[in-house]
Amino acid sequence: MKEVLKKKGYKITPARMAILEIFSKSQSPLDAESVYKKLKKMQKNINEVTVYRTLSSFTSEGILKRIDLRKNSTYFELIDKHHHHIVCTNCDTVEDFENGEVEKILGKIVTKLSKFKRIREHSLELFGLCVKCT
Amino acid sequence: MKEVLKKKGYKITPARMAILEIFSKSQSPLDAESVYKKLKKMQKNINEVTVYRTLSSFTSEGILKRIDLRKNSTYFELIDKHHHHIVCTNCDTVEDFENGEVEKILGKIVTKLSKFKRIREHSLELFGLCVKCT
DNA sequence: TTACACTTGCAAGTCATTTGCATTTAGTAT
DNA sequence: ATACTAAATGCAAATGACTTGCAAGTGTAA
Repeated sequence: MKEVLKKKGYKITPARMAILEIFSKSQSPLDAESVYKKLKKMQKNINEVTVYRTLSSFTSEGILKRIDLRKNSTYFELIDKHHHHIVCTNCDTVEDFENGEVEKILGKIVTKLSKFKRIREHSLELFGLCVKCT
Repeated sequence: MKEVLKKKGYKITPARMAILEIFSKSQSPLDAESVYKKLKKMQKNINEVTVYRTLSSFTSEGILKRIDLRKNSTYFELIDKHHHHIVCTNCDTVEDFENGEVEKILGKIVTKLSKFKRIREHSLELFGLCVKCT
């Protein structure tokens, strides 16, 4: 884990290690507030501002990516989690799915349908009703 | 256009007509502020709060959909525009694309890979560098 | 171990969006 | 047409996610 930070030229601080650890253990995307709460539970005394700053720099350095779940805060996830989300618009349950075909097609789109040379990132979120809420 | 509003049980007001008109003429997603500015240019004296409320109710009634372009405000678009966006992370240019395969695959995903019965909506946005910014 | 740039915490600020409440207005019944 | 009523609007103020300035603390390379 330290490797990751060093490679990016970051200093290894308790805050960064803890936040990285939280994300690597989490199955679902997290927003700043929930990261902050988890830090508290871990007895880490880290300011909420630091959480915001860390999420921001991790995102611009390609460690995390933003996930839009249509809530009022921004969610993040480790960038190497290759899956997408299905969100229940009633109970907010988030289910993951992975599908290689989606990625293939996005590749095609870039080269054939768009003038863009390369896609760095994409976001794909589905919204519907989960089994319980149907 | 009035039909749309009546069907949803809305009262037909100048504000709603104007906002619907703005969206149907716009090629790109709009946020509250840009809708408000367009209203001003059209000499319509409509409060910004009304814009927010209209965008919100149109969205929950399925007239508009939210688009996350990773800016600091929320963008919206008519729900019947069946395309996705490629956003240049450098100059903020938004290019549209349409691709039936994406929709097909999403259909498969819902039935095969997920416990969700039906997807109501999805969001797919790509981020990269446009030709000029490459 | 020392110096210095990078990090953090605190307080205050910013800005998109929401809310309470009084007023106005569209749609319906009279 | 007219009156009625629920819905829609405007205004001012509040909310809440997120950012910033600055002083103090801390990794890290030499």
